[in-house]
Amino acid sequence: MIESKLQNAVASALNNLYGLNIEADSVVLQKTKKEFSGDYTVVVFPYVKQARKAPEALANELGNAVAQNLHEIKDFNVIKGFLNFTIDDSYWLNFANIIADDKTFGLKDVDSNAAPVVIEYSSPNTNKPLHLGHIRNNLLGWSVSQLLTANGRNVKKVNLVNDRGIHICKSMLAWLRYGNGETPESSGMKGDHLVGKYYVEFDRHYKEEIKALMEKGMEEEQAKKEAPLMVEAQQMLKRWEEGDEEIRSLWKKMNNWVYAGFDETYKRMGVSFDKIYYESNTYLLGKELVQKGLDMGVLFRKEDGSVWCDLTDAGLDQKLLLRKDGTSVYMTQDLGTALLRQREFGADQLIYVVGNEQDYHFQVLKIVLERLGFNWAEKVYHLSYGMVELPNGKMKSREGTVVDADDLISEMEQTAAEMCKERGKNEDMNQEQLDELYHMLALGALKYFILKVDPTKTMLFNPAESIDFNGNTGPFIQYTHARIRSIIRKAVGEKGVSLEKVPATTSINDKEREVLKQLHDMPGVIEQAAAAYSPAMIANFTYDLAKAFNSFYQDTPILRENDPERMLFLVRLCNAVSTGIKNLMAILGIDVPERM
RNA sequence: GGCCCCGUAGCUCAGCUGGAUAGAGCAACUGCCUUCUAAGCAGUAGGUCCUGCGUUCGAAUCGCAGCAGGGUCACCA
Repeated sequence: MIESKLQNAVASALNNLYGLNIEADSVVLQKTKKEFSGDYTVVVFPYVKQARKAPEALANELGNAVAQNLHEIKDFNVIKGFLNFTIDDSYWLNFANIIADDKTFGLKDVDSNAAPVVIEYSSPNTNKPLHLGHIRNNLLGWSVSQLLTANGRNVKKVNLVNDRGIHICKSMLAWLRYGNGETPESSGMKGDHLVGKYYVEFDRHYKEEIKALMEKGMEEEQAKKEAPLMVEAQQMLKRWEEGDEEIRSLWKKMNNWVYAGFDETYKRMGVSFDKIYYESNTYLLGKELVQKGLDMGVLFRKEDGSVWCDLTDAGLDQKLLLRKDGTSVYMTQDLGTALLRQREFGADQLIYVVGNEQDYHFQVLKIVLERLGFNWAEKVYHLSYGMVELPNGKMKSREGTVVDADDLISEMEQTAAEMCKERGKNEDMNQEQLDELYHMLALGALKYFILKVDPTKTMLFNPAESIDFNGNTGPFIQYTHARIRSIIRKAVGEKGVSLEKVPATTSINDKEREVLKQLHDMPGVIEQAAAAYSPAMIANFTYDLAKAFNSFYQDTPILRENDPERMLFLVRLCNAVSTGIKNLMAILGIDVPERM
């Protein structure tokens, strides 16, 4: 590609002219700002001191030398210390020919024998349905998987279902007490929502008990511990770990309700996994590890029987790994699943897509794994993403301020349907096709809205304002794709344009060049986005591509072009853009329509 | 209180390893559909880049201090 050629040429010219020893990679090349003429800019200030030259003179000499060595350079100009190179149109045209019918442009091949990168995401608890926070997690996990795959890495997606623990016992207990045998069938409720209902129910009664105890004069702390419901839930967890059959069978029944519900939601979101782990199968391995740690002397047991890891020497606290009653905690099972996963996959990297509220947890996890003697601990990478906030703050499931995933998707589908009906462009489609389109646009809007924000940052979602379909949005890009496909259908069908035929040279104008330049950047952007684990970079780039195309489309008649060779070039340019958009949107997990 | 993250237009967000006059979208206001899909295009208006000091030829970007917001420090997950 031209960038590295330019860097090399600049570095060697600096050496020839002034004897400077500059690494080609260190030459900073930036895109020329649009108010100046040129394509790539080299800032010469960093070299003036060593070269003992005035910036402008240096830039001119450098420009001359580089232009002589690189035939791709048509021209250059100097403004202050800025050296702007203009690339010859023959380069862009040649590039257009290369990509015109390349279906996988920008994507790298995957070596399926390579050690995989195992990415865990979703990781739901089975006591309540998925909400907006989970949506961000799922969309990020899926998209980063696609992004790494696009970059040639062998990706395995895994889900760790947190199917055991005190939380599910709470739902179980509440269902036993207040459920009257209610089932998804009897109530017509989605399984995960039904179990979630009893989790809320538990909390309500639990709070009443606390209140009652406090009225009798008990301290809040103590009341929380001694409330009968809580005591019973803990007993239930103990019985579960002891394998009590009655408890286990209830647990299985309710979890299966939840799984059926989750599967439906995953399907609607368009995410899937190569392997699903259940903590009920892995926590015992975690307990073994704790025993190993005790034997090794890196963990210690307190008088009450609880097991801890002392991390004060690493500037952290002491961390509990086993309760005094012997039951395991979050960290225990995470140790076990990490080991299991490493054994099964021989992973090159272990990525965990988990919210930044757990930064501390993963810091500890890595250190404990190291101390247990696992040298692969360094392969653990916590892909830490920011919370989704509502206008009045954080979502709290117990306070009922959550945005439910299923509800949100349904609302989006309704909005999409309204938008389509308003425009009345799809009246010849049948209901099945329409529903498919509504779903595609609804998810396009939702996914783009969430993924375009830098994953590390907290983002705001306002339920009162529905997600936009205009401007910097998924549907805008989907629309751009649909318009392009429409042109191509007509070009091939009515005008008999062949996409395979190699076009002769033609001239290109500014708008066309902008589109080509944008496409030219695509492989580099995918690389950068993968390195940063940032679908947001893909989203913003795709938007720029669509915008550049629309600007070109607006004032370039394509199907009415008289010169057949030029029409062929324009159609092939369209084709390349549609492929680019399709591939980029696929990285975001967004489908693009042929019509809308 | 300790540690971590964050503060850019009325609102939601871009701005990569420091580089030219800080960009988009939404909202507001102007134009453009007998021409390939107007979910579009072109334009106007809107900024002490939280504040201060420092590093340098040059700082929204790096460092320090302060202010504001959030997270976390559970025998919850």
